[in-house]
Amino acid sequence: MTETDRRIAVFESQLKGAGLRMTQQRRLILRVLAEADDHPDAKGIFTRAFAHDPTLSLSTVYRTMKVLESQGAIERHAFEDGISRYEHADQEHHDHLIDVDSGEVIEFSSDAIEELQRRIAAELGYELVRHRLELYGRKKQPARRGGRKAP
Amino acid sequence: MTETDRRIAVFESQLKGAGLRMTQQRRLILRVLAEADDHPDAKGIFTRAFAHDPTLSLSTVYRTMKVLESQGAIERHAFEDGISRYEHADQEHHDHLIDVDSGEVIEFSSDAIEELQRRIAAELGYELVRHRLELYGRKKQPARRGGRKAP
DNA sequence: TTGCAAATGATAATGATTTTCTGTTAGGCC
DNA sequence: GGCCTAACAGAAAATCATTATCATTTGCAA
Repeated sequence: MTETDRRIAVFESQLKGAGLRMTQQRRLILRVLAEADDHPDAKGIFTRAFAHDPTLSLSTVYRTMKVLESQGAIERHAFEDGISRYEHADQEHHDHLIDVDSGEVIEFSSDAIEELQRRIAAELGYELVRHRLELYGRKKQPARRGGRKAP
Repeated sequence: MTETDRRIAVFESQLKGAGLRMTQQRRLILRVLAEADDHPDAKGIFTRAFAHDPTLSLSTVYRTMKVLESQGAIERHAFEDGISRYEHADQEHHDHLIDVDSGEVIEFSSDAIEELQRRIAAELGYELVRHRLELYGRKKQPARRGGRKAP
């Protein structure tokens, strides 16, 4: 049984427990997500899934994303363009660095920053519930002799 | 001359420098923003400004926000609901803590966290261009005898 | 297998934001 | 002071992601 199959099985029992059903569409979308190593948006997920089942509709993708999110199976992020992007959730917490030139999303995590955030919230009299941290950066050229970009 | 007037004057000369004009509407919107101590969205700004000039239209607010932003006079933020909120920009950089219960937005800044972010980006081979940090928290009760909320 | 709640697909609706269209105005120039 | 015209303004239509509606289909438990 592949990792993807295991995830789908786990989710199916989660659904059952919530009185919801496992359908072909949900299975397919879940598979697409489990196999994605990026952060696709609804349309991206739809496109990939549609290739396997041309009867699928975009509404179903949106609806399914909501179910998946409410079950904690996926995480939703909205970076600067405001569009929701998704990734499966059974992984360690992490934040994102977005390459401002290419749009590439890099995951990272830092205990130090987590701790610091908690402390800052505490100083303000708050208990940290969650946070959103996005770094926007530009790839550094490895240091070379002289100035920028040799032809 | 009030602080608000000073801000408006500064902005007027900025506009001039960019070949743009100072209009009644821009003056009004700028005044509303300068006097706001919260983070209103376009509709909120429109509502407040409309009270002073019922001929103002929402499109003008949106257009003006874009001009103001391009001139660096305001900053735009989009918290979890995805709606753009604005605040005037002539202040120190800061991040936001959002009270998950009340929606209240608290500003804070931390050199430590700025530095840490820069270092994390650097470790990933990136130069930090900007970042977005939002903490979502719940107000801590001052410690009392016993458990939560006494009736 | 049958019944029915839940889910789906197609499509319309929503809501924030942007663009288009067309008429108005500021402000330098004569 | 009056003209000219690019920049403006307001109204309304267009966009775009997302959500709601509704008639039809489908899991799935009895």
